[in-house]
Amino acid sequence: MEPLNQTVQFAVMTEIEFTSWHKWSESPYFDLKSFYETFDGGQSFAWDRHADYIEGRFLKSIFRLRLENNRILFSIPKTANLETEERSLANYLAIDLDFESMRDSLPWRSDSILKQAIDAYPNLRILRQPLSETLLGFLCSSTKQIPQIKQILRLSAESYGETIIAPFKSLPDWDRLAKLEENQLRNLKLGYRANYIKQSADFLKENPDFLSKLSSLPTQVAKERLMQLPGVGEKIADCVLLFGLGKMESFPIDTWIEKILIRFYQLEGYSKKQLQQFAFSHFGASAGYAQQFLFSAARSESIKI
DNA sequence: CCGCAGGATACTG
DNA sequence: CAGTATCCTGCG
Repeated sequence: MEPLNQTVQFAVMTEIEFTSWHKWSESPYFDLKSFYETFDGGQSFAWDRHADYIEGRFLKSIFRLRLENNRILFSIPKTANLETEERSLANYLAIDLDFESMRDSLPWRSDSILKQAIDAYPNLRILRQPLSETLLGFLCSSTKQIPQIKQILRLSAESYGETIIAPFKSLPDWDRLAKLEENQLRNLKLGYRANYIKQSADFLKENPDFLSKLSSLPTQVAKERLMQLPGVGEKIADCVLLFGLGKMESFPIDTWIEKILIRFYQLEGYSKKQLQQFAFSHFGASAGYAQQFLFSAARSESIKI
């Protein structure tokens, strides 16, 4: 027996063919740090880092991305449709939004903390991820660290996803999740979150248009609606609005951001509600973008809490 | 083995 | 309102 050989053979058998690297003329400009942080910095759980590229999937798409001369090159499975995938990448990256002007609209001229954060990740972007997957990801996220959330989602896809191209599987959609028993969900290491997923899946089944209707609503209304779902409080609602619907004014306050705001803006004693109010009045219409700068910078210790 | 982690909720004062 | 126990699991 030669286990090593078997392993190698298995790897070869299951490996699928990817295209060579495509230049992408619409690519936003990225420095390397901002590139990695955008895809694998906490707004998405869909991407894994490899030696010289990142690999990720959303809905039925699989992408490898890397940077060359500050622009994205992409590679997709050879069987995928190039034009379709390119459009879907453009939407995912929200290239219709002008992040440079949003960045310029932030109060960095008078806010040296924010300026430091922006300097650390100048080309950071907010992704516009599929709403259903964003909701699922953040419903899994409470008191979990990113690697654990990724593990839950990986297990969910392996167990109940649909094969995109073997061996790649999508995440299970909400219809599929609604068909699962709570103990099947618990096997995904969801713990008490299993109940949230189960009840949310049932709710979405009863209200099939719920998610698709959200995007046209005013942000505050959409937020209240999202918070009707079990397991969705303010923080998760704001994450879904920001990372799944491109609502840039949404300002998720987790324990990190709470610490950052209190520490750097001298807001001791402020409640979450008051912090939210501060964020809106200080950062303005793109407060969520400011949040991501501060979050990323603090996480990498570019600004020290 | 214990404490805790990028949270929500129900319940208490 | 503000504070707190509880919900699970895996990892350090």
